[in-house]
This record gives sequence, C-alpha cells and structure tokens, in this order.
Amino acid sequence: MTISTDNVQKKPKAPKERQFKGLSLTERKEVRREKLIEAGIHLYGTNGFFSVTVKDVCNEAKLTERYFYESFKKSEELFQTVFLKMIEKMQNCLTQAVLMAAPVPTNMVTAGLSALLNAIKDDPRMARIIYIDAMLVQDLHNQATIQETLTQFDRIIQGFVMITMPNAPQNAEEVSLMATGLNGYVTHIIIRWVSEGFKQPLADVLSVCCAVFLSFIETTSQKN
Amino acid sequence: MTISTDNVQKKPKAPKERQFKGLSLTERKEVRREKLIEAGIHLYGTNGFFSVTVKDVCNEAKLTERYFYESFKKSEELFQTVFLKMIEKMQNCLTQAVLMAAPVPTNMVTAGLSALLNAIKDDPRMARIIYIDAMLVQDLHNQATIQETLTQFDRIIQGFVMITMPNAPQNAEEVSLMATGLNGYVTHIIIRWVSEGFKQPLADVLSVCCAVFLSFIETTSQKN
DNA sequence: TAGTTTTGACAATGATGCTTGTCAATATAG
DNA sequence: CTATATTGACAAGCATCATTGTCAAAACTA
Repeated sequence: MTISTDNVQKKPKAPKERQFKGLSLTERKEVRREKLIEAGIHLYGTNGFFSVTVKDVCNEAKLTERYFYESFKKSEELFQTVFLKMIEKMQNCLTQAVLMAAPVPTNMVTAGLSALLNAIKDDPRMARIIYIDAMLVQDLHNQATIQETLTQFDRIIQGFVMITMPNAPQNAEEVSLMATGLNGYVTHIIIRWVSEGFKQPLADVLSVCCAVFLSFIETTSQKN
Repeated sequence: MTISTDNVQKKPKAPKERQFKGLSLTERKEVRREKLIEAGIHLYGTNGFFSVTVKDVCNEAKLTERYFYESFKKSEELFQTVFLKMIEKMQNCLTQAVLMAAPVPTNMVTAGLSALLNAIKDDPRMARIIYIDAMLVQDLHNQATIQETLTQFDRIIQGFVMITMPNAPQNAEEVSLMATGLNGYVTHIIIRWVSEGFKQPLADVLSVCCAVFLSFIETTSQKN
C-alpha cells in the first residue's frame, strides 16, 4: 500500500521555524499585528471604517494582505480590536480623573468631562472610532462586544446618578434610561464638536456638558 | 452623405404614449415611485439601509430594477426621499403638539415629547430611519440634505431653550451646543427604547425625557 | 384583429473588494 | 555555500451588487 523506498521524501511539511531580525515567529506576528492595529487606528479614525479596505490597512502598515489574515479573520475583527483599545484608553483616563476628584459630585463631573474632552482633542481619531464608527459597525454587523462595551458607559453613569441624585430616580429602569440620556447628551455634543473641527473653545463645551449633570444634581438633591 | 430613399424608415423613435389601467405615463410613474418609497420605508425601517439592495426594494415593491432607475439614480436618492418623508411626518406631529400646549413651557415639553414617543411607538420604522440610518448615510455618503435636516432639530430646540431658560445661556454658541445635547439625550433614549422592543412603559420614558428639560428650566429660570 | 406600447423576467456587463495562491528575491541556519 | 524559511509583490479566482440590455408575453389602441 505505502511506497517504501523511493518516495520517502514525501514531506508532510513541518516547516522548521526560524528567527528573523532576531525575533521568533510569534514575536514577528505580534509586531505585524501591532502595525496593523496602528494603521487601523489611523485610517479608521481618519476616514471612517467603511471607507477603508483591507488593502488600505496593509499599505498603511507596509505589510501585504497575507499578514492581515494572519492576525484577523475579517476587517471587523481588526476594527473591534482597535475599538477596544481606544475605549480602554478613554475609560482609564476618565475613571482616573473622576476618582481623583471624589467625593464631591460636582468636582467629579467637571473632572471627568474635562478629562474626556481633553483626551478627544488630543486624539480626535478616538472620537471618530468610539462615537461614530462603533455605532455604524455595531449596527451593520452584529458586534455584541461593541454593543456591550458601549452600554457599559451607561452603567457607569447610572451608578453616578444613583449616588449623587438620591431624589431623582423612581425605579432602576428609569435611572438607567436617564444614564443613557446623559450619555447621549455628551456624545452628541462631542460628535458635533469634533466634526466642526473644535471650533468652540474647550471651556465652552465643558461648561455645557457639565451643565446637564449639575442641573440634575441641583434639582434632585434638594431636601424635600 | 445621407441615405435618401431606402432608409426613410429610420425612426428617431418618438414612442407614442399610451394609457394603461386608465393611467397616463406620468401617473403610472408616480404610482411606481410611491410603491418604491413604501417598500423603502418598510425595508430600510426594518433591516437598515445598508442591508437592503436595489433588488430587495424592487422585489418588495413588486417592480423590476428598470423602474427603480426610472425614479431614482441611486439608492441613496430613494433613502433621502424616504427620510424626508418620515421626518416631515415627525416634524408636523411634534410642532402641532407643542403649539397646542403653548405657551406654558412645561406643558410644551411634555406635549412635544409625548407626541414624539407615541409617533415612534406607532411606527418604529420611523425611529430606525431617522435616528439610525440617517446618521449612517449622512456619514458614509455625503448627504448634505440629511445633515441639514437633522441639525434643523437642534435649531428648534435652541429656540425653545432661549425662550424658556433666560438665565441659562451665556452666548449663542453655547445655547446651540446645549440644544445639540438635549437632542442627543432624547435621541439616545429613543434608540435604546426602540432597540429593546419598547420594554419600558411609555410613561417612564416620557418622564425621563421630560426630566432633563424641566430640570434645566427650573435651574435656569429662577430669579437671581 | 393587427400593430405598437408597456411590462416583467432575467441575462450581460462592469466595478469593487475580499481571499487565496504563485513566485522570485532575500535572509537565515548549518 | 547550500538548503530552506520568510518575505513582498502581485495575480487569480470569487462574490456581491449596481446598472443596462434583451426578449417575449400582456395590454392597449384603432
């Protein structure tokens, strides 16, 4: 049945791994992956997810298509990675600022929003990715991860509302909706601010964003 | 140069228009156009603009592709038509309710938001088209009309804010941002309400939406 | 009924972009 | 130096859709 002597060289191909530029295979893969992510941040954050092709990303990363599929199955997968990276950065930035300002609610609001706005002005690609593309992708393809990550912000705000506005909420469901609304308030303002090229001074944007929280705090924490 | 006798039958084709089902050509075109728009409302409003192909629309309308291009150059053109139709309906519904409740600000808020929420619950496709797809299309393709129509809502709210909250705004730019924020507040809540299948009672949603306006009115119209 | 318009079904074409595959040039190990 | 792993450039094959074109059946006019 099996050919014995002559075809012994039938190689089932176990390509022997080799070092390159002093890096192992997994290390090289990782380097390439990072280059793709960096390219994704730049391109998605600048032109939007749907104007960017796989080839675009590869060109920007100076890699060929093959290496894209080495790290990601589809472009949504790269996008999701990019998105999570951006949102983690924003999340850290935000919570750190809020914690440092605790426990005075009004200070926490100002500090948090200020940190958020500054981060966005520092890197507008973040806004584009988190506030625009994420919604598009989340809607078009069914990215549960993105969906959940976004609603996480609602929950953070919800916690804040419950602490600082004892008299406001009737039931948990309503507080949750209010948090969604507050999120939307800030989100829309940010989208407009970014898309108009930061024409309004940061201080003005900050004050308007703070206003809604402060107004709620004031009207819902008065002694009955 | 010109062939004289034999090819006299070269007909420059002026196809003589004829009635069909008792309708003239322009009437038939109009009927088909309406069917396409109806199909667009249904499909876009249900599945979203980007999951719907030209062929889908034609199938839904029970027409063939040819008739799509008879009325629209591209699918964005149909979408824009659908969008404008939806938003006009919402606009009418809203302004009528507000006017009937004038001039008491708090009544106007409640009446307007109540009308809005009821309209959306009556026809959820409206929400999908106005609040989701419009943003996607406006971003992906460059639909100036959609963009402008959406910001029109901001301006309406802006007018309302200037009238009812005399002490709030510093400069016009900030009021405008605040209006954008209020719009975003309601918008996000609506999107969530719709996408969760109206699981929260309308009254709860209404009260949360009203809250932000009422809170602003209260904190910014007190006598100094 | 005869001739022409209108319609519907569907094929043909073209464009775009994803995904896999080929091949030669280059770098590395032994 | 030789054999082979690795890389980069790029083509080939798919798939999806938009858009135009063909053709015969149906509907209308006279």
